[in-house]
Amino acid sequence: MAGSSKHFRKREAILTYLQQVTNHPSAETIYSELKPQIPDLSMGTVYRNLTLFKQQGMAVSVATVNGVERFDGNTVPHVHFICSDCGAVIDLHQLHTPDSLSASAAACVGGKVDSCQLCFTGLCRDCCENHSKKGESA
Amino acid sequence: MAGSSKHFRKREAILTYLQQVTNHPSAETIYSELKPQIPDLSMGTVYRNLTLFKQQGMAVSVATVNGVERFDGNTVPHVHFICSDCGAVIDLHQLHTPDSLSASAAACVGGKVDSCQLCFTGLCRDCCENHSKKGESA
DNA sequence: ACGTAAATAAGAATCATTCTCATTTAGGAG
DNA sequence: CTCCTAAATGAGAATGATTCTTATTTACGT
Repeated sequence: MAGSSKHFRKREAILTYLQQVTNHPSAETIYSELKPQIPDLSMGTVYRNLTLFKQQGMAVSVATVNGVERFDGNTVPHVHFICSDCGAVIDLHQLHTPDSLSASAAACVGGKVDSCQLCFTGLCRDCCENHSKKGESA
Repeated sequence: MAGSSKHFRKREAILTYLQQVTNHPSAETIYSELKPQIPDLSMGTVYRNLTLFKQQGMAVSVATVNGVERFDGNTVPHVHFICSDCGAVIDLHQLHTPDSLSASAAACVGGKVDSCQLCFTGLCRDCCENHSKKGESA
């Protein structure tokens, strides 16, 4: 009656974790965070299930930051911001890509548009402040 | 007066190539295409110079497709389309990300916005037609 | 209890990218 | 012209993220 069996349903744990956090973790981060609770978790399982989630549309690949793929369990379309300094990936739920653009894109390509990713790059608030301090003290 | 010396200026050749093509090549593709003309070109030189171009703002990394980074020598902001089937990266010069979005993004993040990438994903015209044919004949 | 198929662990394999180091080149000084 | 120095490069080793392989474990129906 404990709900989950002793050894299984790692898939569920990975998906649940991905849906609860908002920091767009890498496979490595997911592994590190879940490992304490699930000692016999392996990287293979994390990667295998992430690939599965992408195929099934339950998660998306947001971007590749410094050579590492970052995932999002929130499949509602929204805009992202990537800090080029610390690598943080931040949600901008308030912003939306205009539907007119998607329609135009499909028309231009002459094919079929499935999804879109709008990503801003720059310095997040923290890194922006740190840079200012350095500049002042120098 | 021949302009380029016998052994040198591979950097120029790489940049020129990148600026002349519109298919957003990978490092590997650039290497393969230039190798016949420059027999003693090495992958290290391609990667080294691509990194340099990015730092200097003479080229940008457009996306990572199937684990491979794709580059663009056209630094005028524009929208891209990625075919999830054949991996083609296509320019959509006609489309633009509204300036209002960039401003909003900066406001939301509270930091500094340097650039943005708007990328549609789907099937390009060719792959779309091929899929239709398969569907019909099946 | 047995058989089967899905899920997994562990580690090997792959592959894109970066790094190291010796060599080559350009260009200036003597 | 020769020497010197710094930038650019080639070759291949090293790194690191991701995928693959194989044997094992688990769930579940019979």
